[in-house]
Amino acid sequence: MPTPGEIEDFSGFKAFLRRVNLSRREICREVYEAHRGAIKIKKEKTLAKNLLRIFDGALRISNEKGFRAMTMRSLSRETGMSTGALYGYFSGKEDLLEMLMSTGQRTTWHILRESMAQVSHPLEKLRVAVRTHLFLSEAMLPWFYFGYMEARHLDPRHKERAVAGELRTEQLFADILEEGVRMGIFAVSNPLLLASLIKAMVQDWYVKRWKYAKRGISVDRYAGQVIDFVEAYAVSLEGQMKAPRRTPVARSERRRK
Amino acid sequence: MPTPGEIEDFSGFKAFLRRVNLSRREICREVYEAHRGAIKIKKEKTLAKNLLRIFDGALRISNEKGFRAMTMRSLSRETGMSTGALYGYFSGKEDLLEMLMSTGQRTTWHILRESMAQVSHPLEKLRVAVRTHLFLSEAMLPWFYFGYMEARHLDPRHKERAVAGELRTEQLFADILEEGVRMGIFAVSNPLLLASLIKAMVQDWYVKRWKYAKRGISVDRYAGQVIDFVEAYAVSLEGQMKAPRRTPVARSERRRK
DNA sequence: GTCTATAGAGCGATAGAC
DNA sequence: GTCTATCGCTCTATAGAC
Repeated sequence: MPTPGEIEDFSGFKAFLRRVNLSRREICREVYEAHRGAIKIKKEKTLAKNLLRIFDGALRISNEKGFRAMTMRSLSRETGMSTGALYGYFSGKEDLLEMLMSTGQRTTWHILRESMAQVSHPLEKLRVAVRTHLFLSEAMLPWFYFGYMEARHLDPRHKERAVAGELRTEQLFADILEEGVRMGIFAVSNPLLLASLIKAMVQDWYVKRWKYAKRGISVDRYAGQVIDFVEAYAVSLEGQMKAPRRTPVARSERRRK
Repeated sequence: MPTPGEIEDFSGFKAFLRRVNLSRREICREVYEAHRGAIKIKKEKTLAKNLLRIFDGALRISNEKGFRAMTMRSLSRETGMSTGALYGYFSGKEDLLEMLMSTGQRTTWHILRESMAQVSHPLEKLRVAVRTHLFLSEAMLPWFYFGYMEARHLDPRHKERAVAGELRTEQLFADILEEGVRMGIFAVSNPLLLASLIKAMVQDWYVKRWKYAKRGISVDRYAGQVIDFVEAYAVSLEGQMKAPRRTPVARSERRRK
C-alpha cells in the first residue's frame, strides 16, 4: 500500500505516464501483434520506426480532414515515404483503418482494468476510473479523437464493435455506481444514466481538447472538476461521513463548512 | 404570469413545441431568407415543398455517411428529384453545406434568447437554458447532429463561425452561473469550466440520441437529470433555502431528508 | 552476393459535379 | 449521360545493409 504522499503523486498525470509506461513503442508493438499477417517488413527496427511515422501521419491527416479524405498520396507526402513503401506496412487502407480504430479501445480497456484492480472502495474506484480514462485520452489524444470521430463511418461490422466498446466503459462507471449504492455510499436513482453523463464529460475532454488547452485547463484540473462534480451529486450522507481523503480538498467539505 | 400548473406543463417537451411553433416551414423560410441569391426557383409553394425534401434528404444521408460522402446522385435518389433540378435550389454543394450548417445555430440562439427573456432568477435561468437547449436539439435533431459532426470539415472561415457559436452558448451558461454566484445562489469556483461540462452533457443528448432512445430515456427525463446533477453541485446553501419549487421534487431535498 | 525496403510511374476503376 | 479528376493499389528497377 502506498503512503498518502505517494497517493497524491500517483493521481497526477505525469505520474500516470510513468506508471503505465505508455511509450509509443509499446503502442506500436501492440498494433503489430494484431496485424502480423498484413505487414511485409521483416526487420523490427525499421518496422517500429516507420509504423510510428505512418500512424502519426495518418492520424494527423484524418483528424483534420477525415479518414475518407486522406489519400495514399497525401499520407505518402506526410510521412515522406513512397506509396509503394507504405503498402509494406499494411495491406490496404481498410487495414490501416482497422489498426487505428482498435488501438485506442484495446489500450483503454487494458490499462483501465489494470488500474481498477488496485482499488476496492467504490468512491475510490470512481475516482480512479475517471482519472485513468482522462489521462489515457490525454496520452493518446489523436487515437481517441480518431476513434470518436470515425466510428460512425465504419461498416456495420466494425461499427458494432466500436459501439460495444463505448458501452462497455459506460457500464464500468454504472457498475461502480451501483456497487456504491448497494453499500450505501452513493445515492443515485439511475446509475446508468449518470454513467452516460460522466462518459459525456470525459469525451468532451478529448473532443474539445483545443478549447481547454487555450484556457490553460490541465487534465489534472479537469479530472478533479469532473470528480468533484459527480461526487457532489452521487455521494450519500453516509458516504460523505466515511469518504477517503482526497487531494485537493474535497469540494463537498468546502461546501458544508 | 402562468400559474404553477401551467409552469409544470410549460416545462414539458410537447408544450415547448407548441410554444415556439417551430414548424418545418418556419425553418425552411429562415434558410431561404439567408440564401435568396443562390435560389433560382420563383414560385414560393414549390420552393418550400422541395427545399424541405432536399434538407431532409441531405441531412439523412450526411448524418449516416458524412456530408463528403453524399453525392449529388445519392441526394437525387433520396429526394426523387433529378440532379439538374437540385441545382435550382442551391448553387453548389458548398452552398448547401452552408445552409445546413447555419440553421441549427441561428435557430438555437433565436429561441434561446426568447426563452431566457421570460425569467430572471439565475436558478430558473439555468433550468430554462438547459431545458430549452435540449428541447431544441430534440426538435431539430438532424440539424444539430449535422452541425456537431461536420463542423470540423469546414473551411477556416465557416469553421471559425461554428466555433464562435459553440462558445457563445457556453458563455450563456457561464454568465448565468456567474450571476448566481454574485447573488450567493450558486457556489462555483470556475463557472466557465462548469459551463463546458453542462454543454458536454447537452451535446451528448443529440450525439448519442440512438442510445437514449433505446433505453427509453425521454428528453424530459434527460433534462431533469442534467438539471438535478448541476444543481447538486452548484447551488449554495443559501440558494437551497430560497430555491424556486421544481417538478419533479428537487433532488437536493431528497438528499437532505 | 543476397536479402530487404523503397521509389514512383502507371494501371484500372470509379466516383462525382454538373 | 458524360467527361474528368482522382484514388487505391501494383510492379519492377534500384538502392542499401550486412
